[in-house]
Amino acid sequence: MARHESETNPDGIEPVPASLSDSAGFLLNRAARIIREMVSEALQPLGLSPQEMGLLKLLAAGGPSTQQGLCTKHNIDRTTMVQLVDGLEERQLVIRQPSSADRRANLIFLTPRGRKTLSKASRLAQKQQQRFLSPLSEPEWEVLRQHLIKLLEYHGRNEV
Amino acid sequence: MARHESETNPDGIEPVPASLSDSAGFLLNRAARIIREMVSEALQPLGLSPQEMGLLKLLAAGGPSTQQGLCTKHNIDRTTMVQLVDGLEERQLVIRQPSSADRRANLIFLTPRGRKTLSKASRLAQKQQQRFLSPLSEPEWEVLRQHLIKLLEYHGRNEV
DNA sequence: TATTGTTATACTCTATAACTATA
DNA sequence: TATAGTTATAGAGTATAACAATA
Repeated sequence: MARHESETNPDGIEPVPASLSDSAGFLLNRAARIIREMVSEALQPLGLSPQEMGLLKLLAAGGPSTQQGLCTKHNIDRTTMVQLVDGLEERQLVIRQPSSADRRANLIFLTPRGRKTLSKASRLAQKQQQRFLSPLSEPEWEVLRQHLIKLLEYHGRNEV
Repeated sequence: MARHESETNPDGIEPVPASLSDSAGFLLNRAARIIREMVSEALQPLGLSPQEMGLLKLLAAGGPSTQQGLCTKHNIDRTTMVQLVDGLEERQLVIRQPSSADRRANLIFLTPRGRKTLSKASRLAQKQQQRFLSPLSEPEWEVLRQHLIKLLEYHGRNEV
């Protein structure tokens, strides 16, 4: 398989250039971009971004949380969280409520509308994920999933 | 393992929230971001971005190519390619040369300096990739790699 | 008419620095 | 002094629209 990569590629299609097929960065970034765009497009009718859906999911599963708490789970910066929550609150999918325990902090609650939007979004995203994963068998996806989780857990616990 | 996700997580660490651990988008985007940032940081002394390194690799492996040809391989837009090549040409890592066969097109050549920079960059990136992949065994990475390639080939060939 | 490259512009996702109000 | 949230600003990576030169 040492075929030389040439700009005169007969079929003109070269989804994975051999010179980059060993690069974890290339493969992961390209795959991430494809699924992100597929989900993003499917969510457009709801006016929801993939990140926003993720945040709603965290709230639905974990219950109300401070912005800082959501930052830790979602692994994004405080300032990014402000913008995410701003957008969701404008559309009344979540509400901010000052915490009585710590008056610096906002507790973020999912609204009924947020819950309904999330359930629609989840179905749409699920469908896209199935399409994205369609070249893999069920066990293959499970292996991929476990390997990704292993990577994230390792790099989440250490500033390696 | 149906432990409820709570904002009062005892250890305070939650690299992969259960509510998102089934999401291909979440897992891939997070993993992609980690490796991208690791490589990006390692390449900083060379003043090279991961994308730029990728482009140099394509040129080193495939020989001179038009900008349009590089777009196809790298899977990015024409206008993005202009900016990428602009940056690399400024630092004399590549040169543009009008194609004699098609005078609309530029052939992009890797310069000797580009080749030298690429070889330094490759070593640095390789080291980071090893750190990134360290929680996986060699065969595990190979499986991950093959699954990612399968996904990219499928979605590269079809506008699914 | 279609394609290659270019420019101007803008969008998404994300962060840094400096601020306010609590703790 | 440290932390939660906020604001203004900026950066990386990428794209769309309109255009010139050439095919």
